[in-house]
Amino acid sequence: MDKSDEEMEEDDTEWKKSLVESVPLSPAAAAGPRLSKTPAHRVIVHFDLDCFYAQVEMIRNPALREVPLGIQQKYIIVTCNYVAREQGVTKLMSVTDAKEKCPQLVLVKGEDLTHYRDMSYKVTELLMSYCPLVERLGFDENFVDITEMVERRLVETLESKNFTSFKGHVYSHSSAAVEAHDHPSLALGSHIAAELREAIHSKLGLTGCAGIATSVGHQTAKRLQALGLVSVKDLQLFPLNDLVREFGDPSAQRLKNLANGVDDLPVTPTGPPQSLSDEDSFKKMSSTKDVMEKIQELLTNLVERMHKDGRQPHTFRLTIRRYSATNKWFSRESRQSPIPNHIGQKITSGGSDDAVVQLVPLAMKLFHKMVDSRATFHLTLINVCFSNLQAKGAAANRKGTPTTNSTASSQPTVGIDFREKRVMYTGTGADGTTERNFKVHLQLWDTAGQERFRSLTTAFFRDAMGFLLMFDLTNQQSFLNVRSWMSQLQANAYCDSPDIVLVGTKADLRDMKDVHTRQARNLADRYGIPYFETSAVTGVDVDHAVTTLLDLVMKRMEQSTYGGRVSEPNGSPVASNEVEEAPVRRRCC
DNA sequence: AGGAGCC
DNA sequence: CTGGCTCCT
Ligand SMILES: Nc1ncnc2c1ncn2[C@H]1C[C@H](O)[C@@H](COP(=O)(O)OP(=O)(O)OP(=O)(O)O)O1
Repeated sequence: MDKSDEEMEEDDTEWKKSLVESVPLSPAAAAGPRLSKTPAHRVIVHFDLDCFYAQVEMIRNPALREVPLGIQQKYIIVTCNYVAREQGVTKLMSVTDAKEKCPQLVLVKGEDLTHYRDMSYKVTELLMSYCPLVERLGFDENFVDITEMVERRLVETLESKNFTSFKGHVYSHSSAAVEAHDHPSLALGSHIAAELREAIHSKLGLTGCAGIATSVGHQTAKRLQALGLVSVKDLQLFPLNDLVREFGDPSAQRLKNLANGVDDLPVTPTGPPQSLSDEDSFKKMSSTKDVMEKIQELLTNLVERMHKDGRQPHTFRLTIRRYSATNKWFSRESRQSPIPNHIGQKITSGGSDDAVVQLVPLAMKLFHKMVDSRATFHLTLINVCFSNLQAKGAAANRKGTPTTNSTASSQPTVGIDFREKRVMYTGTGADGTTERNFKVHLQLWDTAGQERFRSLTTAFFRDAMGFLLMFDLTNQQSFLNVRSWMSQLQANAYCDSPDIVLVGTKADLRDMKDVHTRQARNLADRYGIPYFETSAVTGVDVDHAVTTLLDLVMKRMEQSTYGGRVSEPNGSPVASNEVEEAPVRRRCC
């Protein structure tokens, strides 16, 4: 927004409302963990970094701080620093316009996003080290569900009775003043938000703004921004009801969405990316030779990035944009194909040059499916993309480990009594040539409506042979977040999916395309794992799912020498005896 | 495979 | 617009 706000950055005003120190908080508010079940009590922070690419370049070269700086991609200024903005340069302005407005504008090329992407993930990871529920939006925005941090601190502040204020600026369009004692969670959240923002500043040298609300995600935040309610580097407080009042959409349908959906849209932890791509645009490319060279160049980069990521891509996609006089030149065409395993493995395990050599012909095959190279053609963009990325040590695809020719068999289908917390099971497997017995502990762990794994040791995850995730979505009050559980499983268990998903969901939720149900389906679909959906989770359903899991685990043990988890979260292989503690990022402040 | 959305 | 990413159809 306007710059006067921005320059007041360190002026983090304490809005001491006329509150007495001992204003009693309602017992309900102090109840703690129970709060997280009620959407209205969630506290969500939104971080947006200032002129992100420009900031990164100014860190790389501090001299740029003093001059008007524009980040150039081809013929546009994609963003610029505030010195440049004062001179009238805007985001996504053409280079010619910008130079006209500001002849002294210093341009830095920003077509290679590597530095921005790296810094972007540093921010997300820093936030995750405080709180695991972080959702990314683009490279420069993060949503963090800090409900748990707030609850914990609510208890502490209650004990020390020093809770009196909001931090930052309070926005409300309602005539009633927003009082801290009416919104204790939000007020506390505003302090936490300020701390996180300070952490980003002190540890990474980046400035940005933080907004906070009980409601959700980007829709609302965007609307806030559009209406000018958010200014850069402001901290805002906002009661949900006011949001609903303010943003009541003229469209009745949208309004209904607001009433029904916005309230409990979960913050969905983003986790590692679903795809990696690299692209380049140009005025004109019209020879097969040029195309091949460009593809090779792009693939060299992409394969290197993929290698660092550690996961193995199983799908390759080539996208082109053709020139067309009719302003339809926006649309792209693409072809994709599976990546043969022997190529995919080279990417992960070091033979990167070799991988590129083999991927180029594959890419060219796809290219010829789209372009008849005997005729003339005119391309303006080429994109290469890896998707369907799989971690090697994953529980769901551990079949990859060396297989023995064991003849051992198992009969896992013993009666399972689910009133028991623990069930012992004995089956037979093989280790190399030697048969031996295994004991399988089946640990049933009830989330009890919580949103995070609690009180489970890292050894539990590390040693587990398989996971069954069960969700009961028939209770509309809870907002269990499938993706959230997934990402916690990934972080703790070093695997990229559970083995089976069981979901109980009501018919009307299914019809409403309930977000949670949809997430569960997508999850199972993405990882190609068994998925059971029932109208209500009964003992029979659970029994069936667990039996399937046990069968799977036993098969897995017959097939391979099991040496514990074999990969870190980022997928790079490590010896099993090196696996120690789970990464610190699961610690919540 | 394409479209639409977000930054 | 550029150079990414996401999810839905
Ligand atoms: N079409 C696009 N729209 C918006 N941003 C884009 C686009 N293409 C690339 N970007 C990049 C450039 C930006 O640095 C980055 C983040 O965008 P955004 O948050 O809108 O602005 P910004 O962080 O550059 O400035 P500020 O938030 O200070 O106004 O995304």
